[in-house]
Amino acid sequence: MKDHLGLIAKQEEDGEESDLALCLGTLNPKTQTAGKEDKAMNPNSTKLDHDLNEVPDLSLGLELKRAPDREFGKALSADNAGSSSLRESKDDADQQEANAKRARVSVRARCDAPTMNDGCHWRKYGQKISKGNPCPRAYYRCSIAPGCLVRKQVQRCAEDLSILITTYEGTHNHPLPLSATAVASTTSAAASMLMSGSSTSSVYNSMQMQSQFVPPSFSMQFPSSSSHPTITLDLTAPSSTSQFRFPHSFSTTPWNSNVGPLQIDYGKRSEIVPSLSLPYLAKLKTESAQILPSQHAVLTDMIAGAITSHPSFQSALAAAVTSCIGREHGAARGLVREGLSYDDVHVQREEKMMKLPQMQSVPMYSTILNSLNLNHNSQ
DNA sequence: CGTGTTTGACCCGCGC
DNA sequence: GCGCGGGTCAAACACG
Repeated sequence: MKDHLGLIAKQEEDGEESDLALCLGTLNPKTQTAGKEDKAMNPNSTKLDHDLNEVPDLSLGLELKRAPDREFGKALSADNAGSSSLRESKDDADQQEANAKRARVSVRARCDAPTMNDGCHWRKYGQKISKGNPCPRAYYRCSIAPGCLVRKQVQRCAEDLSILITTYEGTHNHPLPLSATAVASTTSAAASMLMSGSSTSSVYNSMQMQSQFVPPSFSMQFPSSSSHPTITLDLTAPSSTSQFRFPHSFSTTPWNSNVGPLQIDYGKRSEIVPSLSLPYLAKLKTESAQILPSQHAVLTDMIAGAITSHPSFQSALAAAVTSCIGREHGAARGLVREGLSYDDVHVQREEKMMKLPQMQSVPMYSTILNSLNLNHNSQ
């Protein structure tokens, strides 16, 4: 792990405090040792750091959790069908399960292979020719754990056969290989975002308020009649709806390339969040390693502005790919299985976060915290 | 022989 | 109520 940007933010919304953790970094399988060091320091984390060889090169992600900490445990219990004792009520759990079932996360990506390799193990259980698309739609369910309800649909785009549309539904109720945590945390958090819901008008207004982050051709779409709220992450080529250009010229390459829009589909309405998509953040991370310290402030102000101005983007960031945060989630689940209380788990989680020196060394980190007036947890 | 895929039948929700 | 289409089931089949 060469460089890493970590961010723990506290924010208050509608009188409710929540934590926001952002993590941008590079994970190289050959140089990645943090997990192994953790293992040496904390034997309890052994099962959580497996499959290090499958660590992707790029890690980018975010976790959003509600305070106080018992809510963290509650969220985990809802995420884990096997820990029913931690549920506050069966109705709540049923409701969350139903929500998780209905919310969908769709990923559009150029891919020659029949399916995207998302690190998970899938068993195909059906195939259909759907109306309006000559390409068959394949149905898969997660085969890692027998009781896992997560499913995905894979279908080629009718307009462009090189584009593969993968739709995920549900939340895994079992530990995942590290290579699978990125997509899993994305779908899980995005589903949570959908079920929490955000007003289209408020999103639009907040983007207008922060015009620095609004591209010239921001557009809204209301095309869907789907009964399933769906968030679509477009990882394909440059989009006509997204012509965002980085406002300063320290970057050596155009910042409007490969910026796919993030489309949030609430069924009857949808919105597009184009300015800071996953590939954009990945690019941002890559180029941040090349910029001068004096340029950090500009970059971090931009990130801070985006985070604070855009309620949906906060959640979308929460859905961003993260092996770092995903590992923390996995750690918590594993420790709970080993009989530790959620308070113990949270303490160990905080300790692990503080042991990541790279989380404290990047100048952008403190700058972002200052910009956001946020609480710095890793010191 | 165990595991995964294929494929026709079936179920169910939705719109008319 | 009926038809349509999406989604799932399960028996047959393929493969290592």
